[in-house]
Amino acid sequence: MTQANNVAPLFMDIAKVEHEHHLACQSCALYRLCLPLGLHSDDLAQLDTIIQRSHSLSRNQSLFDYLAPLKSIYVVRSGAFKTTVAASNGREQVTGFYFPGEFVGMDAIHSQSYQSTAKALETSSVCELPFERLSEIGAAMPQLQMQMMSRLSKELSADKNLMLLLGKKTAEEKMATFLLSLSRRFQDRGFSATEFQLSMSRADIANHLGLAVETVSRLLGRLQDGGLVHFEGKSVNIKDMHALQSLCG
Amino acid sequence: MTQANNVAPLFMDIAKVEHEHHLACQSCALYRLCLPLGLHSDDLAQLDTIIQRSHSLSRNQSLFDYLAPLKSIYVVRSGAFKTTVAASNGREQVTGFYFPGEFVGMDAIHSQSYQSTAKALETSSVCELPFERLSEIGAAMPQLQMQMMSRLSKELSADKNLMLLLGKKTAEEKMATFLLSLSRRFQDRGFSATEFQLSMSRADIANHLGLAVETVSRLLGRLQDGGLVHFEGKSVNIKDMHALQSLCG
DNA sequence: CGTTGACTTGAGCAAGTTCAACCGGCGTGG
DNA sequence: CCACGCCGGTTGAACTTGCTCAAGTCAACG
Repeated sequence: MTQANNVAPLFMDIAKVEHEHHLACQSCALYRLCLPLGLHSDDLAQLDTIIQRSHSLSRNQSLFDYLAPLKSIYVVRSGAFKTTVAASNGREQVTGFYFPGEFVGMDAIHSQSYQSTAKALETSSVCELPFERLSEIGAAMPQLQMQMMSRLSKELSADKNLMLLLGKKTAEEKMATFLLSLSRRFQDRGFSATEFQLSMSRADIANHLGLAVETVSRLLGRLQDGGLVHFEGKSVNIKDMHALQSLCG
Repeated sequence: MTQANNVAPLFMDIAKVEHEHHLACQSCALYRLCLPLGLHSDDLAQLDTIIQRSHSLSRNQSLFDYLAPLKSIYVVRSGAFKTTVAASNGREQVTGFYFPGEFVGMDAIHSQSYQSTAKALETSSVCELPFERLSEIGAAMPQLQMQMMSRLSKELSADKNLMLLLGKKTAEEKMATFLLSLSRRFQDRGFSATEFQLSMSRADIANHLGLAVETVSRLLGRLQDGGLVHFEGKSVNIKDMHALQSLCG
């Protein structure tokens, strides 16, 4: 919690510089993936005025907590997040992982309070979109509203597929599907589709896929023995993408 | 498929009458639950002009199919629907059930094609909102856009809870949670929270909850033996709501 | 009255969990 | 500097939940 201080300053400075120099969405590396896509430059300028870029978090710090009143929608800027929902008895489900350019907190719009908890998996930063102000300027920017809806819709589709995974797939199919999903998302972000880091713990993966940690461990071992992938701690190297696809069920 | 004809005419007539008489959203029994809530009367009038109310389906008829291009968003008017997503090997997951006043097809917005298949569980009708026109008039109606987002957000939250159910709950907890979820939704619609019909088959319930049909059957039997609920074919009577809640996990 | 489809019931089985031990890296404090 | 405890991960063996398969009931229907 309080150890955030040893990493925060660096990020704070970057954010500050960007803000002072009006380094805005247009100059952001994530521009093509992000919200402003398709906006006219004057609309974009207006959007820029309400975006707060100063928000940085350290590992395990929460971006928002379950039932906290909706303040902002967030876009991951760097790092990674997980969201969880908890059952009354304390068990909890990791409902999603979020990478740069992805939106977090959209499930709060309806009830005006976050319906999940979001935690940083590593040192991470976000762009903060104050919802109140977003609504205000959105009223005059149908493309912006449409972008938001499109994002919501995209997450909805992803969730349906996750339901398919959780309800109908075997442990091995789950694991293969998960790895490929990560691969695709990294590729979309301009990174390698075959080599990347698993920023989340085995426990988080297991929880997310509805498995036990031990099962994940064994499965990863088995995939590695089969020569499909190579693991080295948190880094993954996919050796046989095609074989992996055929395991997805 | 073709047997739709023996029930369709009745509904067609009703729809026609309503359209001719300009019986619009305001006079709809679902008004308080539905999209137009919070719109000004002139906006509502405009919305009314694009809504098509003539769409009626018989049992098992599909409202839209996986990967069909997005044409419209639908609001259930009467009856009930299920949506499914299929894995490449043919297995499929029932991702949701939809009752009057609920939206179907919103997962198509992002990709502009439906990402699931929607089928009527019984003779049903929908209000059809042509998406193109909805976008057009929505551009000038921020409240309408916000309503849509709110709906998307609500479904998102529901899906996260379903992920919790699928990933972390025992068979009994799943069943109890499911029954209570139905109960609440019927109550919201002004029906009894304790007595209602299960419009879906045991197979659909089982699939939706990630269980085998047999397990559902046993579970329902067990709940009935315990005096928590009473079943008579498709109708349910919840005897001990509180006990059921305590089983939800 | 035989057929069909939806549901129930019983018995054995398997996938994945649980429990327990173990390993290695890392930060802390003696 | 090393011992210690802790955390994340891996491995092995026993166990349990819910599945599979098979048979049987029941109601609707031609």
